[in-house]
Amino acid sequence: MTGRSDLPHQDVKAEKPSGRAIVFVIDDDVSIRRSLSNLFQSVNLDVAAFGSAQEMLQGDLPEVASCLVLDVRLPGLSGLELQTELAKLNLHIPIIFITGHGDIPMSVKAMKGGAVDFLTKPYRDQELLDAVVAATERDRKRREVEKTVANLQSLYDTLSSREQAVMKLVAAGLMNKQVAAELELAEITVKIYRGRVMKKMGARTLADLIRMAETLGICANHPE
Amino acid sequence: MTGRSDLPHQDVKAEKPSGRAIVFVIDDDVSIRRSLSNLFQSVNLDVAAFGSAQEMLQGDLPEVASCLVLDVRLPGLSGLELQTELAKLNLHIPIIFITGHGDIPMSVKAMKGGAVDFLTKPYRDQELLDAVVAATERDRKRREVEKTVANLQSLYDTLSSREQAVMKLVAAGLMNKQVAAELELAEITVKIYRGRVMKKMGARTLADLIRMAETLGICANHPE
DNA sequence: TGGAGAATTATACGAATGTTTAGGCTCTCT
DNA sequence: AGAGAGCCTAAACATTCGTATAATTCTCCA
Repeated sequence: MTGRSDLPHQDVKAEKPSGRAIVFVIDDDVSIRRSLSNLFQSVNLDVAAFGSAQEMLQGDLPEVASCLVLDVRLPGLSGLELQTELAKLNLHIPIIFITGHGDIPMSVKAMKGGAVDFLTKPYRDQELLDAVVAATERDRKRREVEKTVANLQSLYDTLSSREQAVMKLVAAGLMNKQVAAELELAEITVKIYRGRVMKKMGARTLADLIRMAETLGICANHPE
Repeated sequence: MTGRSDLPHQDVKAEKPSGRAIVFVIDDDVSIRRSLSNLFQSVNLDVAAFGSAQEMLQGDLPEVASCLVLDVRLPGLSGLELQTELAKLNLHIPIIFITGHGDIPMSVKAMKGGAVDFLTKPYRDQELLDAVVAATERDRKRREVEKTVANLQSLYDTLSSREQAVMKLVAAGLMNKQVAAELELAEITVKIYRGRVMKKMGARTLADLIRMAETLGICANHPE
């Protein structure tokens, strides 16, 4: 009964540039879950509500921008523990904490852990909504850059090991001649690989390639 | 009497790689100022103590890594107001708040504003020292990158407007021929400028130059 | 065993790049 | 007016880059 709540099938297009977003709500109190769901749905946000952190961890995160609204005090895994757990799993969903009986160290720990906000009851609905908007926006941006990097990485993965090596050295600024010496190849071979690298990576200019190497964190290790 | 406290002239070299650091302490209670100063000096940190935010704002910030330890509650400008003020002035000194009578919204606001920590009395000295170490380390890193950027910027400023234009377009990946067309120059002229740019910027390879343009945030505006 | 397909090299040529030498032009400062 | 500085171009040359064609070697697989 605490599963994913019915998503409104009205298909209302969001007026924001952020597109659709999902708000995950975790609270052990059914009535709070319901009222939060109503609040978010009233502003055209999709909602998925859970009664405990474990329930939420079993499902998988959606491909859309999302955020997490949860009470610090939860049965089983506490809110802060969930935050730690998600960080360990490398899940960077922005979190908004709500609490009735929190204290300052708790809020500081949450904020240090990257929480978007830490609201104390009673709070105004608008406060929560503002935080949710900020959180989903942050998530959207994060997903954007992550997607860009992932796309580049998948291209990079299609390169043969030789091609990757050439790309590293070229991006480091070495001339074909030097790359050839480093890899103990003929210069012409380097040229061939270099051309293939440009094509496979979709780089139209050397500047493109260098920037790609930059965002991929590729730097040539100078072993000697 | 609340001016810069005597710096210990023992000239003890810090064992950390961070080198010397200064801790600014702001508190209206003299005895607290003194005890905090003692605490920090006991671990070889330089200290400058003030009785109010205004006093501190009048002086100027040092060139070394530093951080700010202050009570939220201060005469005149409050701690949070000082944080806002410093942000407006583009002074990014890391702040550690200490409070006896704080609340959660206050701590959340402080943390949202970039504070390193928000400690409640009573706190353990070690907690505060840990926070100070983290803060100065953060400041040191920030200064490092800022210095790098400033150095690059000063080099860039020595370029003539033509040379800057050429650098932008070259960094964008255009060929000499295209740069020449864009700027309505002869290709040979672009070559000359390009060479001068490389020399003036201290770039040994095109990759270097592109990375410099990257960190300077230079991107060619395509007006047409 | 034959062949498909890589990895690698060679030759050759056209295009792009970098530097040097030499000059002309305009503006400013003295 | 003259000197200097910055801006612009030209010719010539050497170097580097990019690509096409062809050949070699090797592995893997049917």
